[in-house]
Amino acid sequence: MAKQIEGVLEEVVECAKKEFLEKGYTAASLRTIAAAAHTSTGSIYTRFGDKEGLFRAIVKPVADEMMQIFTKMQEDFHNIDAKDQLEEMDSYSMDGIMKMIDYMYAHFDEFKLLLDASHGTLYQNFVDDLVDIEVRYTYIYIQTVGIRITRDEKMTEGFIHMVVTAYVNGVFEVIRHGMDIDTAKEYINMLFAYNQAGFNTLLSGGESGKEA
Amino acid sequence: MAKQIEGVLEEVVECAKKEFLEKGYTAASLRTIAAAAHTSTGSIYTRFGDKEGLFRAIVKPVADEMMQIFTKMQEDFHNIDAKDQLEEMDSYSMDGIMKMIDYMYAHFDEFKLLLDASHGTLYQNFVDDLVDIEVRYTYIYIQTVGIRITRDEKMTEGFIHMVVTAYVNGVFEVIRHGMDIDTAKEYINMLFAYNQAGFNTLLSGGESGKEA
Amino acid sequence: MAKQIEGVLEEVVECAKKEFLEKGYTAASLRTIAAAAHTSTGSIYTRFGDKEGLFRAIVKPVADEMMQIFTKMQEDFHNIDAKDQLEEMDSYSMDGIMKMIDYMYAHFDEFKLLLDASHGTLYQNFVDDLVDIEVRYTYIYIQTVGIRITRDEKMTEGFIHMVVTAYVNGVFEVIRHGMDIDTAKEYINMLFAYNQAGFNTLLSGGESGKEA
Amino acid sequence: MAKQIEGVLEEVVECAKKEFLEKGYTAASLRTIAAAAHTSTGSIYTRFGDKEGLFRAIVKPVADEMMQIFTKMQEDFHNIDAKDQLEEMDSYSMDGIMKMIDYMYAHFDEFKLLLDASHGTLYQNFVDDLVDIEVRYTYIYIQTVGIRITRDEKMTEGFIHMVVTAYVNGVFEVIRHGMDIDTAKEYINMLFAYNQAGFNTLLSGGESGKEA
DNA sequence: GATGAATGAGCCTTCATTCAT
DNA sequence: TATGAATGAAGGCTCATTCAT
Repeated sequence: MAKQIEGVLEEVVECAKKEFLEKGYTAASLRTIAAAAHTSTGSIYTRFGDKEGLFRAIVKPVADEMMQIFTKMQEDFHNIDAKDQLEEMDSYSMDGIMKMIDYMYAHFDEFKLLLDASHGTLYQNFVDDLVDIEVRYTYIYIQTVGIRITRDEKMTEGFIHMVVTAYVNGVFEVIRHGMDIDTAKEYINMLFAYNQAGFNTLLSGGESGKEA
Repeated sequence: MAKQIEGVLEEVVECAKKEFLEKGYTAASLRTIAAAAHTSTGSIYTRFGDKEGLFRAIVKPVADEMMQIFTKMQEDFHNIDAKDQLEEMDSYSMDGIMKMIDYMYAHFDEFKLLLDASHGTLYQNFVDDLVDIEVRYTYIYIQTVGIRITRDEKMTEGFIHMVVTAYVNGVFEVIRHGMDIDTAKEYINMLFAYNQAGFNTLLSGGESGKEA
Repeated sequence: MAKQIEGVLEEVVECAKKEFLEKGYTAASLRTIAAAAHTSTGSIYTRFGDKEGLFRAIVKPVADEMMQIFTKMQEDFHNIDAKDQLEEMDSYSMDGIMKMIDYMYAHFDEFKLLLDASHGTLYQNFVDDLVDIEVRYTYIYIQTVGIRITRDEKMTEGFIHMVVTAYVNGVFEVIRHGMDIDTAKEYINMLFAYNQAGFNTLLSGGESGKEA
Repeated sequence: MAKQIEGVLEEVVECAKKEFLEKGYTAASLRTIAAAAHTSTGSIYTRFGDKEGLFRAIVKPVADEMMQIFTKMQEDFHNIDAKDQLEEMDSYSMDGIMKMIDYMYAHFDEFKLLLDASHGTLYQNFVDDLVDIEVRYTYIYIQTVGIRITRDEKMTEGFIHMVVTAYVNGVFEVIRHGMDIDTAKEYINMLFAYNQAGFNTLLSGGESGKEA
C-alpha cells in the first residue's frame, strides 16, 4: 500500500488524544494508540517520527497559534498610546481574552493536553511560557504607565509573576474543570474585574477594596 | 538484632527526592535511586514496601500535616463570630497563612514533590484537595457574611472555585519558583490584599478599583 | 509486511518444551527459553502473549483434541444399546483406547507436559478432568447395565473414582515412563483385561479371580 | 535470646506445611512462612539450613518410616514359604496395607506434601520409589510362584510397573481426595480384590472376568 | 508508505540466602 | 541463637523504536 490511507491519520490523532489524556504523555503507549486506531506502530513512526512527534503534531498548531494570539494581544495593547492604556484596558483586554477563550474552546482537547498531559514533552512549560510573556508585558506596562501612580516599589517582577501565574491558572481552570464556554466567559470576565481591582489596590496603596 | 545501616535511609530518601523531582513519579526509576544511594533495590523494598511506598514515606507526613494545619485554619476562622469575621479576616487569616508558609519552607522538597512530581500517586490531587477545602469554607463564609453585601448572585461555587484555584496556585508558585521565604511572605501578603480587593469588588458591585 | 522469522517459532516451542519439562511450568524461565531459541523475550511476548500463553500454545490443541476424542469415545459407547454394552465392551472400548494411544504418541511431548509440567497453569487438572469424565460415564454405565449383576452397593462413586484414577494413571504411565508405542499398546491391552476382571469381580461378588 | 523458643519450631513447621501445600515447594516463600510463624527467616536458616532443609524436616521422618514399613512388609511376605504365598496373600497383604493406611492417615499432611507438593525437592520421586520397590518384589514373587501358573510371558517388568503405578496411585488417591479413613480402608480393600482379580486373570490366561 | 515482529533495555518486584548485631 | 535488613540475581513483562518485507 503506497498511499496514506484516508482518515487513518485523523483516527490516530483522535486515539492519541484519548490515550495521552487518560495516562499522560509518559505513561501513554504507542502500541495502544496504534491498535485503537487500527494502524501499526510503524505507521505512526513514518507519519510522526516518534512518540514526541505524535504529541507535537497534535498540540503544536494550537500551542503556536495560542502563543501568537497571545503575543499579538499583548503587543497591540502595548502599542496604544501610553495615556490611553489605562482607559482602554478594560474593554480592549477583555476583547482579546474573549477571543482567546473562543480559541481555547475550539481546541478544547489540545488545551487539556497542554495543561495536564504534557509532562515529559517540549510543552511541559507551556503555561509557564505564557505566564512569562504576560509578565514581561505587564512589567513594561507598569514601567510605562505605572510610574505616575506607583507610590512604592511593590510591583517587582517576582510579584507580578506570582499574580500572573494565579490569574492564568484561574483562566485555564475553566478548561481543566470542563466548564461550558458561556459560564467560562462569565467567570473570566469576573476574574478580570477581580484582578483589576487587586492590581489597582496595590498600585494605589492597597485600600481601595475596603471603602467601596 | 539486624539493624538498618545508618544513614542509608536518609540517603535513599534524598536520592529519591532528587529522582522524583527530576523525572516525576512515573518516570523515576527505583534502580537509579538505589544506585545513587549505594543500596540495592531489595533494600528499598524492605524499607518502603514498593515504589509508591517510598514516595509516600517522603511526602505523607508533610501532606497530612499540611491538610490538618489548613483545615484547622479554616475552622478556626469559621468559628469566629460572623460579625467579627469581616474585621478579623485580614490579621487572622494572614497569621494562619504565614504559619503555613513557614511550614512549607520547612518542608520545601516535599512540597515541590506534592506540587510537581506526584502524578500517578495517591497525592496527585493534593492541590485540588486543598482548593476544595478552601472553596467549601469560602462558600460558608459568603453565606454567613455575604448576604448583607452581595448585590447579585455572582458568587457561584464555580466562580469561587476558579478564584481559589488561582489564589492557591499563586501561593504555591513561591515554592515552584524557588523564591526565598522572606520574599515569599512579602508577596503572599500582597497577594492576599490583592485578592481581598478583588473579592470585595465583586461582592460590592465591582467599581472599587477604578476610583482609587 | 513484517514476517515472523522462519523457524524461530518452532525453535521457541522446542526450547520451551525442553525447559518446561526440565523445570516445570513455574520454575521455567522465559529468558532461558528465549536465549536457547536465539530470540528475545520480547519476541515471545509478541508471539504468545505471556508465559502461560506460550505453554498453552504448545499444549492446548492437544489437550482440546484429547478431551474431544475421549468424550466422543465415552458417548459412542454409552449410545450402544444397553444389552449390547457388555458384549461390545471389549472390542469397542479397546478400539477407542488404541486410537487414543496413537494420538498420545503422536503428541508425546505435549502429553508429558500435560502430565508432569502443568502445575501452575490452566491445565494442572488435566488428568483429573479426564478422570471425572470417565467416572461420570462409568457411573451411568453401571446404572444402565449394573443393576442386573450387582449384588450389593459396593460401586459408589467414590470407589469408581479411585479405580478410574488408578486406571488412567496406569495408562498415562506409558508416556511418563517413555515406553515405545508397541509395548504401550500391548500393556494397555493387558491393563484393560486386568481392569475388566477386577471390575467384574466386584460386580459379581468378588470371587471370580480365584477359581479361574 | 539464646535458646530456641518453645513451640516456635512447631509453629514454623505448621505454617510451612500450609504454605507448601497451598503453593507447592517451588512457589512457596520462606518469608511468608516466617511471618506466619512469627519468626524470622534467619531463624529458619539456623534451624533448618535452607528451604529444602525445612521441607525435608517435615517430610523425611514420615517418608523414611513409610519406606521402611513398606519394605519390611514386602520382605516379610517374601520370606514366607513360596508354597504358602498364594494362600497367605490376601490376609497377609491386607494386614500390611491397613497398617500402612493407618500410618498415612496419622501423617496426613506429610503425605499430601509428598504426593502433591514435593516437585523440586529430593522427594519428588517418592511415589515412584515406592512403586519401584513394589515392582521389584512383585517380580520376585512372580518368579518364585508364577512359573507354575504363567502360560506365557505377559508379566514383564514393564507391565508390572504400569499396574503397580496404577494401584499405588489408586491407594494414594484416598489421601489426595481427602476421604475419611474408614471409607479409605473399605475402598482400598475393594481395590485390593480388584487388583487381585486382574492379576490372576493375567497369570491364568485372562478369562476369569467374563464367566463370573 | 504500511506493516508488525523483533529487539533489548528497562521496569517493578520477589526471592533464598547471608551476616552484623 | 534469633533477628531482619541487605543483597543481588532473577523473574515476568512492557516499551519505544527499528527494519525487512
